[in-house]
Amino acid sequence: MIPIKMTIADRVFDTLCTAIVEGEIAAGSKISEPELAKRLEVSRASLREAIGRLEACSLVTRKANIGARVVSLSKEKLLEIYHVREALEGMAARLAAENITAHEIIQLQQLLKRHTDEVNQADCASYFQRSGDLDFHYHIVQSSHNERLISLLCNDLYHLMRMYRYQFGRVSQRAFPALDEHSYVVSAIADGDGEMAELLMRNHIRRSRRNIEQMMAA
Amino acid sequence: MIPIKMTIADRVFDTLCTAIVEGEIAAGSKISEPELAKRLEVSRASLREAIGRLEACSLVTRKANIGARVVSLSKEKLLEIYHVREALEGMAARLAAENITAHEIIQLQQLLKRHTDEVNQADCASYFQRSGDLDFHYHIVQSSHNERLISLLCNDLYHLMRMYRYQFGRVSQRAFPALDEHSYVVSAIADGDGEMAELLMRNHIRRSRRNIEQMMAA
DNA sequence: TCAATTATAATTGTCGACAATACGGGCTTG
DNA sequence: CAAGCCCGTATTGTCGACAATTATAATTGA
Repeated sequence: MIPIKMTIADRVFDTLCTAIVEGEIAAGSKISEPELAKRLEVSRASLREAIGRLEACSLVTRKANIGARVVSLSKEKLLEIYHVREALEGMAARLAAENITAHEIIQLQQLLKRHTDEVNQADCASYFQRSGDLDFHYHIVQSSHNERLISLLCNDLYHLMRMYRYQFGRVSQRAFPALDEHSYVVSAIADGDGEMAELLMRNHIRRSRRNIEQMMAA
Repeated sequence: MIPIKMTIADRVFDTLCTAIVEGEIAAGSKISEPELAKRLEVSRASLREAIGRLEACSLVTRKANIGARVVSLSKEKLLEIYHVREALEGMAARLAAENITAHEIIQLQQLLKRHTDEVNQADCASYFQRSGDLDFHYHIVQSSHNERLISLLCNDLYHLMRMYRYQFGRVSQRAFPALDEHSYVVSAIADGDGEMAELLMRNHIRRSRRNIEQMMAA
């Protein structure tokens, strides 16, 4: 693999993306272009380019002549995302069942096994913390072979989901049942049963959402 | 309503957006920044800002150090979009059934009646041509009251769908059945039956997709 | 003649400066 | 004292120019 040529704006985007996801730049805080440009030692043009892309993946919001703010997190917005995920990833599972390649099935099963081992020997909590869960969903979405679906979930929503997971830092008690649900989805996909795969994936995500609703009701 | 303050980049975006949607700037063609900037009489900075937003709604694709191209249309990509729409608008219909307001129901029913009248007295073809169909879907999505869903469908995918409808210019023979399907969806939403609303909306969109698959198989 | 290479031209990425707009404090006025 | 206006300051939007990269044309050598 040839080292890809990266532009300055690319690097700035990556830097700010992780900084925002990990909360180093606080959610809801205003972004000062002059200050950030000075701190990162880049021109405002490059910084603005990067901010534009952050806006595209919903990590910041901009208003004309006012500026950019890091997106603020809320229970309501998180639940909205879960509704969207239920719809999109359900469809992704259906399409994956129809279009997945033999090689991808093997990779998916290996990923599932690796996750199972991790959860069994380590404590369950660290699984979700280290976004092993996202890896699984990511892989299925890729296997749908629907470029637009992949773009929506893996480019637009991916960072935002990571941000919630990172900052809300829930230690889900659902590690074991979630893994079971994962394995059912994989089975349906391996069987080429799109209808069933979609149903199982939607149920899985809906349970996650309900779990969050409960935990945040407190 | 107060006249909104628009920035130059906003106007350029609107101009280019309609130009691309309507094919005035050919699909697949390269965008020359110096030339366009001169023709629109704006600086390259404003133009690049606009191009960035065009990229965000998938009307152009950019590669580093190479430039931006207007997205190229294809049957495959269109079908991909229909899969995404089936998932997202299905969920939108479900949520609309749960969250729609009484006023929105009335508006929706009036819209449906207006469309029915148009189709009955004018010839059917013009209905879809003038994107009355998109209006209907747009309204339902709004009634879901899920901001992210609304953003995805009405900001990100909306222009692209208009572009396909405009440039592929199919004269659908499905005006009458489509209107029936619309009315069923409205009924389910008015009844507050989310499960049924989603099912009907998904079937509606799936039939549209299959119709396209047939017509483009030629 | 064709392939490879170099040189030239054009395009994109980046920068610093200027113009337009929004923010904050003090003042005026009721 | 509160509300509204005015003005200085800071921030964002816009511009033209330069640097880095890519595309194109010319040249050379086999």
